[in-house]
Amino acid sequence: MDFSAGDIVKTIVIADDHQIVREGTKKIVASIDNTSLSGEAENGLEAIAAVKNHRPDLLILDVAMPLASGVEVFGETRRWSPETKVVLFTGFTSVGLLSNWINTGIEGMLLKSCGPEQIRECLVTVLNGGNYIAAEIVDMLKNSEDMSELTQREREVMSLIVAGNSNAEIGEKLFISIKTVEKHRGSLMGKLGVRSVADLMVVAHKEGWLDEHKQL
Amino acid sequence: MDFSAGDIVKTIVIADDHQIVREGTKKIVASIDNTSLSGEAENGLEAIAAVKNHRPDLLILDVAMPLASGVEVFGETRRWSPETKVVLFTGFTSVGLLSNWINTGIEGMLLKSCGPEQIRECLVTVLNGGNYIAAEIVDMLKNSEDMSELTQREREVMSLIVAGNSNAEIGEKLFISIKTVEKHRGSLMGKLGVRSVADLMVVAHKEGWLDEHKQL
DNA sequence: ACGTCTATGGGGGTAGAACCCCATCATGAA
DNA sequence: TTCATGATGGGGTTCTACCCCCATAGACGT
Repeated sequence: MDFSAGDIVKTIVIADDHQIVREGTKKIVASIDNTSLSGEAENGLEAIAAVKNHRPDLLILDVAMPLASGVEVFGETRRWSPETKVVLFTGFTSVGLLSNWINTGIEGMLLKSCGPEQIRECLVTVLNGGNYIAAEIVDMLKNSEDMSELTQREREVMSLIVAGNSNAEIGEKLFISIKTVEKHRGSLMGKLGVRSVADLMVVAHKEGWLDEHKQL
Repeated sequence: MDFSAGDIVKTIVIADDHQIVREGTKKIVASIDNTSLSGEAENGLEAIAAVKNHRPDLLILDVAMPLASGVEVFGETRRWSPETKVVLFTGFTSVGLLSNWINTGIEGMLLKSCGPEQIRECLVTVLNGGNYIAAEIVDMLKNSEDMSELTQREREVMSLIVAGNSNAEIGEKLFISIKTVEKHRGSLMGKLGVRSVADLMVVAHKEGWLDEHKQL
């Protein structure tokens, strides 16, 4: 537990709209030496305000909150308090969402299903200047490399297949011929290694395309 | 806040393998007058032991824990402490799982995404002798009535479709002819009001057939 | 006994999906 | 300039799903 510069107390802000999670997280933070909870927020706007007011060393950020999304809070944090490290804390396990966050340069990423030891390890690592992506998240992203092989057009066709459209309907919607739809369709399913629409839907599910509800 | 018999303190056990949830839930329980936390458990076996030892008035039970599932804990609770009320507390939102629990006679059901006020209301209601199913869960179950129309055979065929099998493959696996597969297939898709495998997969997703990971 | 439902299965036909071949054009990188 | 890739699209064929008709047998309730 060795934050640089000796006994300086590191400040932490917790942003999550669920009190259950905030309370549980506070307990874990309290177990880390030389840290202090300087604020908490239950929605996106409060989170932005807390970051502006406290300029914390660390922000624990829920992905989706009312009034401003995790992405927005993250952007404002970078603008108003660029020294603040950010740890994403998400109940979502969709690969698409997680891989988007990887590219933001965020310092840490955790699933809410991670155990307290792991959460503590992540927080300490990030406060010590390192990065920490939960192993579970790393594994999930590895399984998503095939998706990144798809061209933009193939993704569009896939999303319309997933939405239940026939090839003819897809052609109408994209203003292309059925032959072209068949082409893209065959190509994307080959890249993803699937032979049926059912299998394709499982891939879409893993990418979070079927999710419409939030998990804690 | 009027538990019968005046100032008797009601005892509560919390069983959840995630410390975050246990800590957050403890805070809510602490906010309810005349209740006392008599134990907590982080896996199924501990939960069973806690119920046996404490005979609590209320058990807050996570659906899936290591070493013994929620179903098993529930059964043991009914056996060793039949006076104990049980509130299910789940991060899963799959309709199939929730509808199964409805039939157990459980006293309360909550999603972990429910707000603290709602959680408190549920706990108080159950401690007062009533039942409480979160409105979100009630809504979800209403949308699942079509599924209950399916015959056993239709479900079997559906599960094999969902798994990506062709009609021929399904026939082989169930030792029936393709004609029969087609018959069941057309029938189940008609009952569910879907015209494509993609649409069918969305139904399967809502039933929890695609889920293989636990949400907090 | 009769009616309903479920499970089973056949014949026949058609539309759509899947897949093979071929091709052109535009863009970007080497 | 050449090459590779992506987007587009045609011809042709086979296979599968879907849908219509028909039917039998068994179980269950009235």
